[in-house]
Amino acid sequence: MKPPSEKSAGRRPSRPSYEPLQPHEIELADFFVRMAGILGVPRSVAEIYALLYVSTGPVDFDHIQGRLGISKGSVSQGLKFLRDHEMILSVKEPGSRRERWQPTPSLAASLVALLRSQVLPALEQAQPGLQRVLADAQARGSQPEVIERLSRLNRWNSRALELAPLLLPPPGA
Amino acid sequence: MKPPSEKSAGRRPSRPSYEPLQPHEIELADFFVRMAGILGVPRSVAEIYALLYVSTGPVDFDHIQGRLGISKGSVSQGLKFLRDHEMILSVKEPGSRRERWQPTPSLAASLVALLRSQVLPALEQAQPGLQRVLADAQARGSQPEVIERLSRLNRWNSRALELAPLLLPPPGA
DNA sequence: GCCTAAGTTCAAAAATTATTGAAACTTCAG
DNA sequence: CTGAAGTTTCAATAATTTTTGAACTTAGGC
Repeated sequence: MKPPSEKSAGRRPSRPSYEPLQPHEIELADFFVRMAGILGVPRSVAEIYALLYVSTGPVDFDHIQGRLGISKGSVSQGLKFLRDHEMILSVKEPGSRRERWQPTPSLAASLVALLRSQVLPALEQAQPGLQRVLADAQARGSQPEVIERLSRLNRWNSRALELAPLLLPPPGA
Repeated sequence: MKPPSEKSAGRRPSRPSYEPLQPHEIELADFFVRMAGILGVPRSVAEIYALLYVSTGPVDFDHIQGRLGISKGSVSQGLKFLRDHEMILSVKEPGSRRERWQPTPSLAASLVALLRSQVLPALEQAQPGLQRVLADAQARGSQPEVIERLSRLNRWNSRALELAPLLLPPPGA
């Protein structure tokens, strides 16, 4: 149900109208939005990913904006996020500056990368602090139970940090 | 630097003043706050847990409120959250209505439970929708690549649902 | 080299989420 | 029973996060 005329043939469509998401597309988007929410990824980002995910070929900037009905800024920021986390790839058209986007082959890899990027920095930054907290508790002769808790926390943190690189090698592998 | 007098001996302390968190406690709280943030758990909840975690014995409502400097409402809601997710346990004093709280023995188990409670419902609710999306795509003869993606998503969802109960049995085991 | 399509930036507005605190409820010690 | 300690509730407010859009930058076609 597109607005009447498209000003005849291939004329520059001054405001090409895009179809809103179809029910089946909405359903998928909802799923991604929910999952993303758990990791604190904003709705618009999840929607963009969902759109690329159900789309048959690569999708360009204006289509994303048009079909999702969101602002240029959101599209730009959303694509940046997805790019930074290596969740999407771009294909350049031959005689045009325009980029067209599609999801990275493995969603699994994308998710792991995303998790890493959130959890790792926290673990790394915490390392020295946690050790200090433990040392402190020992120094002041806290209850053995508390010492035990804090030790376990330290061990976990260390093991997580050792395991992390195996889970998915940092950029470049 | 506590407000001058405590009205001498063991008199009912009309507004007992609590020490603010010590540096080592703050350090630990920061760690928990950050980790909690990844899962979208609010700061105040993480702080409460951290306080119980470094404390030598069980801690009561008023101490939590006093030491963290947060409102009654926040403490109540925070404890509710932690209780609901089985991350803390209460010990009742003999001749008093007051409850005192301490962390559940296994933080690991707590975390798994927390994750479950967020992810599982999403997976469950998504199940039928995802199947419909796939069926739809097949019906309309979408690109094989898209079909493949959607199939994989469905398979994952199913496997995750199968695995979930093994990861940690639902309330009662 | 220009000029404009394509995309980015970022301050302000909107939307969402967390916290507060006063009132209401509950439970038990007396 | 009754009173008040102990806790919960929830509407209002505060804090945070997301989205918008207009001004700006950049790249590349001509």
